[in-house]
This record gives sequence, structure tokens and C-alpha cells, in this order.
Amino acid sequence: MPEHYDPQSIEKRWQQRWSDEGTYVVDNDDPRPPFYVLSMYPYPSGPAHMGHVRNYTMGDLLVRYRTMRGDGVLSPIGFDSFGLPAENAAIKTGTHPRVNTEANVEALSDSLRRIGAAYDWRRVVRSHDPDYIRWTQWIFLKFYEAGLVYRNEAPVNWCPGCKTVLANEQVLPDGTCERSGDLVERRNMEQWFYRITAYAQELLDGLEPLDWPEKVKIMQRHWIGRSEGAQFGLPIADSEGNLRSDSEPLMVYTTRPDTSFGITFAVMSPEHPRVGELTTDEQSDAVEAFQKSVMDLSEIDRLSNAGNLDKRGVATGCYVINPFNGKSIPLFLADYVLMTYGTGAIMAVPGEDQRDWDFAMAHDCAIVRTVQPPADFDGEAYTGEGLAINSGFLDGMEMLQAKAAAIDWLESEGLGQRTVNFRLRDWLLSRQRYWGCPIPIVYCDVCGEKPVPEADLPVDLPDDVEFMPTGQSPLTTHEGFLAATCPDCGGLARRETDTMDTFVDSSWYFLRFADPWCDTAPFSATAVERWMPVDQYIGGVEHAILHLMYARFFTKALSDLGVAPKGIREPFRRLFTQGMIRLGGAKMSKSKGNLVAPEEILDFQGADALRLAHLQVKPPQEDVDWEDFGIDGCSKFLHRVWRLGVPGGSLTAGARSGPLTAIDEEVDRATHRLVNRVTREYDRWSYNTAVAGFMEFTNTLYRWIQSDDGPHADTLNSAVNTLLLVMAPAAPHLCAELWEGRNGGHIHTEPWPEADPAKLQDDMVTMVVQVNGKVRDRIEVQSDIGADAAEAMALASERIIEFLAGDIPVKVIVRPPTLVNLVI
RNA sequence: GCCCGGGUGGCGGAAUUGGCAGACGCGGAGGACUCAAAAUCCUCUGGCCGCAAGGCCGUGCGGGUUCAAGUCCCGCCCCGGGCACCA
Repeated sequence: MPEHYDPQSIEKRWQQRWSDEGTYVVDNDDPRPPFYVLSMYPYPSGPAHMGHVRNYTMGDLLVRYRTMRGDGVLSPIGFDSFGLPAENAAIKTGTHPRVNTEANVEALSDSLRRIGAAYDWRRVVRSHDPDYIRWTQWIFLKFYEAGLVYRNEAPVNWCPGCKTVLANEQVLPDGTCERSGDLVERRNMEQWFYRITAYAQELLDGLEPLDWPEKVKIMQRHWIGRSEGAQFGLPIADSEGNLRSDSEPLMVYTTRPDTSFGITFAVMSPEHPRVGELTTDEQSDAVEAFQKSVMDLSEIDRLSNAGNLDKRGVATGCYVINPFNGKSIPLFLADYVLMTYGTGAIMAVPGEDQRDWDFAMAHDCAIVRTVQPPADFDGEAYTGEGLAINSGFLDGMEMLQAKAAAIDWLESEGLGQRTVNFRLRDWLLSRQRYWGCPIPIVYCDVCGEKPVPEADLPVDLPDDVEFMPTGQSPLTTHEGFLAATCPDCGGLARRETDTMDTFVDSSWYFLRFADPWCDTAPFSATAVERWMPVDQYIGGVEHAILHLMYARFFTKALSDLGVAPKGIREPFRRLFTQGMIRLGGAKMSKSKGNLVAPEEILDFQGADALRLAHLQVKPPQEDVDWEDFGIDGCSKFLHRVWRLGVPGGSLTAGARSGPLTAIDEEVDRATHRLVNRVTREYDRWSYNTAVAGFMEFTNTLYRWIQSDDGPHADTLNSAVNTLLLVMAPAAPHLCAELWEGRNGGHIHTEPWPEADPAKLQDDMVTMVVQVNGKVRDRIEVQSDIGADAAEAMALASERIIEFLAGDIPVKVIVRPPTLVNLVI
């Protein structure tokens, strides 16, 4: 073997061998304990960027580590290959998304191989493969049958210039189209939805036992947004306050029924279906104008807190009655009341809600306090706890008691009931796009909306399409695609031209990996039973909410539908979210033109140095600036390891034989400590300190080798072998090459080394002696020293005697064998 | 505004339960090898005072608990991220 480390000459060879020998191929009847490691499958945008390298290095380390620990590790890879960028490129350059996407898949696959990532390549799935489309559609139809899919009107971003629907990211912050510059309108269109809200409670409850970052769980809980309160009706009145028996009460939802005596007005969403019915003739012009102005507002404007509340609401002229005290109160519309939350109408209690307070001030409404604020309270609305006042039968009650009493009263009077409400909304899955999975529905003039029969799946995307410069989906004008036969009457039908959100594809790919060969179902239940849930899922925190929520929903629904096993209720047992890479404080991205390409580093310092740099630079979960990477330091370190490990190398040529010295035994103990340390640190994702451990140990060996006595050949041999074993998951090529040269065989199939507990401690340790908490001396002591002996040694120390200057310690704290503290 | 993180040398960071602050790397200084340089190897490298031995200070700020605080408690400041009219 060459004395000089040359990554180029070894890395390709080992990548080939892992592939040829199927080192990381695992069958579904593998006898080893199953362990499923999954890094989120990437969108194929071309060769890997640094973010990919970081993500897939983390995952690969775990795959190789668990394999050495003796597990049969499932390590699949796939590609999230549908999506807007490929379609935009097609519109711009004319390159077909399929051509572009597949070239990118190849380029990214190459990159992944070049960084040494180990996958079972037989299991690759690509979202756009007909085989995958088929099962994505099949699942859609299963959900459709089960009532988990429905169609409804929903607002979309419509660009009048392009005559097409825009994704949120295509709308600029000023509300114009990024392509044409036209002002984007909000327009209602028929859209497909997944009924994820049916699982709201279960999605919330299921979070508890998951071994996920607490931060992600909190974000999901917040997103689901469960609240408890009451729903009840406000009877409709005329302007004199007389009950109008011809109208149903207006339903409102509140989390503060205890404050109901303080309701002094009510507010409806401008989209509320009863606006027309409840608006008086005198107010109808003003109300219509207001509704129109809200429609024209971009979502961003509407959600911002700016603007005067007097302009953001309008009176309907209608009155409603507060059922708690019988008082007649005005009904308004306001843009901040959302049709999508609760009942789309609220009761307003300005005394206890700041926004209601502000609105009341702007519209001259009464304000009544119903909770006693503390004596020193000098704010406006009081939102804290306190005793109920001005509240009839609730007076004097604490908040919780008053809530319960108010709801009990509503229920006994038959006016309303206790209600649980969620912020979570159903999942709008329609995309008016070409490059996505077609929705398998046809529309027959006679029979209406009909699912495509299972036997006719997949509904594939036609390739012979024209991309309009406007961005309109070519499916809407493709006669061959549009024409379909009605499965019921056999008559002519028109195909649905919307495609699915790409989050649909990524909501079940991890199940497909268990059995990508299955052609009778999306996956076989036995394979899923074996591998699922994913033991370790790895990805960016940017997917903390949507992707993870959707994947959890799919898993639960598929389980309930009997497609996946009953016991699989959660897809990802453990989740790790790694930080992103920035350059000069800014996120690296193609559009910013600040990418650092991994290729140059792979060509020069090699994959192992790049991997090590990613592991070493920072704790894996934190964001990192590219400037902080120490590629050269890592490369230098690998050269040091090479000189240490290369058989017959000049560095290690002078090793002794014969009896072992104390220093040899110390090195041996250090070797066991290394194993212990790296094992623990791999298990807790402390990869940066694991790398520090390699370096520290290597420094120890160098000093020993260059000491006067030199190293003992046997001790050195096992020390270096152990170093290679624990480094193998991090720097797989170099370790494999040196191992083969030294021992023959394949390091990645070697068992993980075990530390001998008896050798984890040195015989002698340094004990610090403090006086009043300050270190005044250090003494070498036996590591099994007792408390009395430790104290005696401390008191006998010359430096300590000097320091005490005759004082007798009033207190002595002894923590053998590391510390004695004398208090004087 | 609310909810999460975080703040430690010139820089990235390390520090099981409260027990030697600054591991490891980068950067810097010095030395060895060399005709010389690169590469390599070794040593030093928080600040201040001191020739030295050594001393004092030091983990965002201010208090507190403790024999002992980066770590625990109270009150602030700053930075990053998420959510944001959610009734």
C-alpha cells in the first residue's frame, strides 16, 4: 500500500465494492434484528448541494454504525420527483419535466454514491414512476371510498394575465404574479381535499410517546390547535330588540363562556353564508362594499395587524340577543373573523379581550367587565383570571368554575353545548399543474363525478404536451388526456385535470420502501409489519409541520382502512432534524447564487474529509455557516490516520515486542475509553464530539509512538484497529482500505468493538484540592482511594499546608477520587 | 405579541448528577527537519499583573441558593427560529 493517503484512488473502488457485494442490501427475511433508517427523500434538483451532503452523511453514519452493531438495516433512497420547479423549467426552456427530472435523479444519485452513502439501491422509488403513480392513485381512491376525500369550493390565487392558478410561492409579497406582474385575485374554485381533520384528536394524542425533538412536537400541537369551549346560538332581533322568530340563532364559538354576560356585540366573517339574510336594507350597500374590499385584499394584508379597526368592520344593521342577559346587541362584519375557524362568527367581550376592546372603541360599543381585575390593574381588556362580576348567576366564581357553570346553563336551556374545536384545516390537495400525480376521477354528464376503476390505474401523464408560456397546465387542453369513458354508463366522460400536491407522494413513500416490488397493493402488510415504524427518520426542520403531519395522517388512515397493519399508527418512531447550511449568514440557495459545490472537495480532499468536516463542525441539529467548516483540518487528520494505519509505514516501523510497560497499558485503557466514548456519542447524535474523540486518540498515539520507549507492536495494532472500527461509519472509505490492508476482510461487516468495563478507568487519577472552592493543588491518587485517605492526603499537601497557614478547616467536603474542598 | 431554542477565548465549539471552565478543530506564535521552501513532527496559545514562583479576574447583565454555579432559582438584555386577528 502507498505510504501516502490518496482518497481518489480508494474511494471509487470501495463504492463499487459496496455495490457489487450488496453490503447494504437487505432482504425482507434477513435474520438480523430489523432497523429502519430513513433520510427524507430529496427533490432532485441536480447534483447534491451541501445541505444534501450534510443530511445524507448523518443518515449514512447511522446505517453503517447500526450494521456493525449487528442489525439488518433497511436503508432505502428515493426521489420526490414531481413538483413545480421541473414544470417551470419546462415552460422557460422547453425541456420536458420528465427528461429534466430523470437527468437530475441520475446526477443526484451519482453525488450520493460519491459521498459514500450506502443504500439498498434495488428499492429506489421515484414519485413520477407509473408504478408509484398507480399506488398513489389507488390510495386516493381508497380514501375516496372511505369518505376521507371530498370536493369543495376554496379560494385560490388566480392570475388574470396568465389565466392560471398560482402557488403561494409564486405570489410576490406585494400581491402580484411573479411571472406577469399582474395583481393576483382570490377566486373560488372546486378543489379536492383530504379530510385530515377527522384525525385531529388522534394526531394530537399520538405525538406524546414519539421520540421527536420537543420543538417539533410543540409546533405540531400548535398547528392542530385544540381548544375547549362552548358553541351556542345568539337569537336574531330587529333594531328595536324584538326577537325575530323567522330566523335561526347565529351560532358562535367561544373559549370564554364565563365572560358571556359581557357580550356587547357580535361579529361575523364577511364570507359567512348568512350575511345576506341578516343585513338590513339600509346597510346592504355598505356591507357589499365591505365584502368586496375584503375579497380584493391579499391574504397577507388581511392577516396583518395594521390598519384601523373602524375601517376593517361594518355594521349589518341587524341585532342579536345575548341569551345570558337578554340584551340586544349589534352585529358587525369584520375581516379578522375567519370563516374557516369555529362557526365563522364570534361573540365579542371587550372587557376581557383586547381585540374586542379595540373594535368596541372604534365602533362605539359598550364595554362591561365581567372578571374582577387585580387592584393595581391599569390596562384595557383584562384577560387574566379573577372572580366573575356583573355576571348574574356566575358572580363570585373562579374562571374554571364559571366556565363550567355557563356551559351547564347553556346545555340545560338547550341553547348550546360544550365544544372542542381545532385550528387544523383539511388538506387541499388539488394543484392546477401538469407535473404531478393525476387525480383519478372522471366527470360524466350523465352519472357525474366517478372514480377511475382500479383496473384502469394508473392514470398516467401524457408526454406529448405543449407547455404554455402562461403556466397553464397542458392537461386542460390535451384532448387525448381529457377524453375518458364513464365507468358506469360507458358514455363519454371528461378527466379531472388537477394533479395532486407533491406532499401526497411523500406521505407514503416510506411504506413503499418496505416492499417496492409489490404489484398487488401499495406494499405488503407483512413487509410493513417487519420494518415499520421507521426507527430513525432524518431531515430538515422545515418539514416539521406539513410533511410530518400528512405522513402521520396517511399512516393512521391506511392502518384504519386495513391497507397497513392495525398496529402501525405512527410512521416515525424517532426523528432527528438537522440544521441547514448558510453562507455568510444567508441560507444557501441556487437563486442566491451562493452555493458551494461539494464536487471540488470530493475531487481534491475526498469524500471522507468532506463527511468528517460535516460531522465535526457543529452539533448536527444546529445551523452552520460554510465559513466555519474545517475541510483542511479534517483532511490533515485523515492523512495522520493513514500514516498510523498503513501496513509497514515508516511511522510505526519501530514498534517493540516483549513485555508491556505501564504506558502501553495506559494506551490500552485509552483504547477502551475511546470505544466507550464513541459508542455513547453516536447513540446521542453527538457526532462533533465523536470526531474530537478520534482526533484526541490519534494525538495520544502519535505522542506515544514518538516517545523515548516507542510503542509496543501488539498494543499499537489493537489501538489502530479499534480506531479504524469506530471511525468506519464516519470515514468509511479510508477505514475500509486500511482495514483490508492490515487484517484482510471487510471492516463494515466487522462487529462493533466492545469496551472492557474494567479498563475504562486509570489506576491513578488527578485529585484537585480546593480551599474555599478554589483549586490550590492537584495530587495524583489511586482511583479507588477512600474518603478518609483522600482527606488525609489533601491535608498533608505542602501547598495546602502553606495555604491554610495554620487555620483549621471548619468543614471538609470529600468526593473521592476527584475532589476535596477545605472550607476555612 | 405568544411559543421554542441559544448567548462560553481571535473563531466553530467541549464540559453525565452542581465538582479542575475552555476538550477537539481552525487561526496565531515558537522550535525540529531542510541548502531553502512546502509537507511533516513537537511545544505554547482566555484576559490582566509578575523576571519567575505565583496571584487576581473570567461562561450576555443584575441579584440569589450552595462548601462549590456555564449548569439550579428570581429579574432583565440581546440573537436565531416558529406561530400570529384562532374567538
